[in-house]
Amino acid sequence: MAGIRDVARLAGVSQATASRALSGKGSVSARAREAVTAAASELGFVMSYHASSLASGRSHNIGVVLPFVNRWYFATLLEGANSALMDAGYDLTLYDFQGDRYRESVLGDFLLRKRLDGVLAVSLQLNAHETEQILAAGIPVVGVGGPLPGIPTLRIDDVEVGRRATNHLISLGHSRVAHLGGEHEYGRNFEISSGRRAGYEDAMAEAGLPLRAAWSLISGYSANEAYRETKHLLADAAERPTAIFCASDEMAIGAMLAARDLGLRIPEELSVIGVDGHEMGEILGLTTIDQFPRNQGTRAVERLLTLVQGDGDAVEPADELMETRLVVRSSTSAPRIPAGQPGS
Amino acid sequence: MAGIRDVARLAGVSQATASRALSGKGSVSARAREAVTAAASELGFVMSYHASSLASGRSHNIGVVLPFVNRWYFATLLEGANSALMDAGYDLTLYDFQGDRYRESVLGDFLLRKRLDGVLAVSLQLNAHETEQILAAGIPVVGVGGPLPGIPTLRIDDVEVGRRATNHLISLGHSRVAHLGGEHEYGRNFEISSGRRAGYEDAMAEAGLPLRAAWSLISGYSANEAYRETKHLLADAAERPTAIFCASDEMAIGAMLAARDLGLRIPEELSVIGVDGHEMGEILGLTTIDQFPRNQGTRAVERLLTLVQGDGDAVEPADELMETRLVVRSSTSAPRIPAGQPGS
DNA sequence: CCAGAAAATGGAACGGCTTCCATCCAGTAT
DNA sequence: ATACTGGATGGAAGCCGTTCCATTTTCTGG
Repeated sequence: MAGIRDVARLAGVSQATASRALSGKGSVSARAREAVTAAASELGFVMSYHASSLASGRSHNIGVVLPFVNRWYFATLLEGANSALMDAGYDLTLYDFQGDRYRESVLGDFLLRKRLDGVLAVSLQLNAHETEQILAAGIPVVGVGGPLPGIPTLRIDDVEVGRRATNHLISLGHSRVAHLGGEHEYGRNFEISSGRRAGYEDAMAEAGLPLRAAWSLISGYSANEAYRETKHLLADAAERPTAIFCASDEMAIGAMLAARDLGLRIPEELSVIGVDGHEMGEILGLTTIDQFPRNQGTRAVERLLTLVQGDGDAVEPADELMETRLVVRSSTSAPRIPAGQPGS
Repeated sequence: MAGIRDVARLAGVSQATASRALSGKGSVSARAREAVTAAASELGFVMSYHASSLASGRSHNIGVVLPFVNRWYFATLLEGANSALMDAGYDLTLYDFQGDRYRESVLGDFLLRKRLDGVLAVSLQLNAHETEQILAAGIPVVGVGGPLPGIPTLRIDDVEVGRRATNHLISLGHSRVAHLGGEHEYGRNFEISSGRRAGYEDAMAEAGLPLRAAWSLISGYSANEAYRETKHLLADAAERPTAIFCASDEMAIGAMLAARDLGLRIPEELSVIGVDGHEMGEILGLTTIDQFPRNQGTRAVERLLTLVQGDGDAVEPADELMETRLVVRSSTSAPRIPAGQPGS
């Protein structure tokens, strides 16, 4: 296996010049550069990643930490991040907490091995100790979703999202509006779930509408869990809401299926709105607040890379608010409760 | 930042002994080991990943190559692989082709940087040149899905899967059975799609049933694409099949939604069966051939790690057939075509 | 044509750990 | 007690680029 030494020898230059020519840093004459390039390709030279990293301290490797690869939002954000990283020539090391199963080992061991140039932390909330630990490693970190104190973050205004979704329903004429929120475990998703819930409650209060405890549910973010909760919610016809705001599209999908299985027509008997912009929303006719997760992934990487490559004196705004968009489809409409059903 | 030198000095042993004590390789007395461990934790020593890799040639890092992170099957397989790798103390570097967008750069650049101990190639078909290239890098590779010549592979019997799914429908009394197959692009998924299609055709032929060109469709693996194809397929009532075998659960979901949107009841007017074991199948009542993708991921990692860690003389069987299971739910039943519809 | 600045280049010192090899020592068999 | 064996240990040579620094070459302007 040819090393840079061999390349230098064949090109008739020093190892130092060969290194400069190949990395593009430092000044090298055109003639030398060509000689080196030619020698390298002739020998089929591939630079040793480890040697290069050891010597330069840079690994061209970004860690992405997220709670689930298996949820659409995260997978899509990951895809965006992956794109941006590939384009920049970086590798992506994936750390999937799988709930909280690997939280400790990731935070405690993996992230500290000094093998990453930067970390993207998605929907992750750190306690003081963890924040300190990760910052002590001296690695640039960018967060997505939920403020991480001391760390630049990309997020959407979850309160506003909740308010907007709820207001959409209210403006259609609904007064019996339920909310199916995501569970907010300590250290994960907390701000997101509670923000959207707060938006819901705000909007209801502003419209002078009652908040019923029975209409305020919590479930996991998956369609299956939401399905179960929704079936429960809709079981009692007398207490049935006419609209439901779900904290994610996957939950909304579960809710729609539950409603259909109970024989309720959407949107006539139940309006459903979600959040995310799930690709299946299109064929389901799901009204949603799109948050463009793919775009969040690429944007987060952009910011992270400026930190990684930056001179350190680039003063970035600590927080960046990402765009969302209400996409109205056929899962929401004015309430049209069939005869025989109780009115509001 | 403390180095192993400092640890050794504090523990009163040589650097060599400290290294052995920390890595567990070579023989070290209990006393020395304890001294080193204590010194290490006192200094908050974290080993330099790059230095270690450079010296040992081992990176404790596995690359996972797949065509989409964003499809349920792949995300779930990835989750399984991630689990197994975390448990073994390995990092996971993700290479998402995103269709074919990054195929070349992954295969040409990223994989060759000698920074991986092994590669897991999922649903990937390599041409001779690519195979040669990747094997020349001297990295152990394990494939999942579709045979890769010269590379140990994990797969399911796709022909058998197609046959079993189709026979399930036939045994329920269907004779008008359509197949919605995945697109098989060169280099990706080829064997999978064509295997399942072959199984379908076999089963139909064995049962003496006609194969109509109009009932043999191709679509992308996503629900959205399948939705469109299925709507097309079902548009003409006279030519309508009574059952449809979809090459993936996501496609089956699209098909179910298309049928519902056309006012067709499932399973009365259309039976649907998929492949994968998608978690949403439960709430959709989707009959499927479960292939336990999470398990495939962990098993693939197991095999890969034995190759990576192995003495090289472990003769593994080149191919391993993974288990599948028919899960019957409510999306399939005997055909019960309502009055007014044309019979078979 | 020359001083001075900028560009190009080579030597060599790292970066931080692993591992080969030689040495030493305690335990065991004779 | 002696020879032998295998465990424990330290010295030092890598692993393979990057980059600092000093030196040489080339270019610019006066």
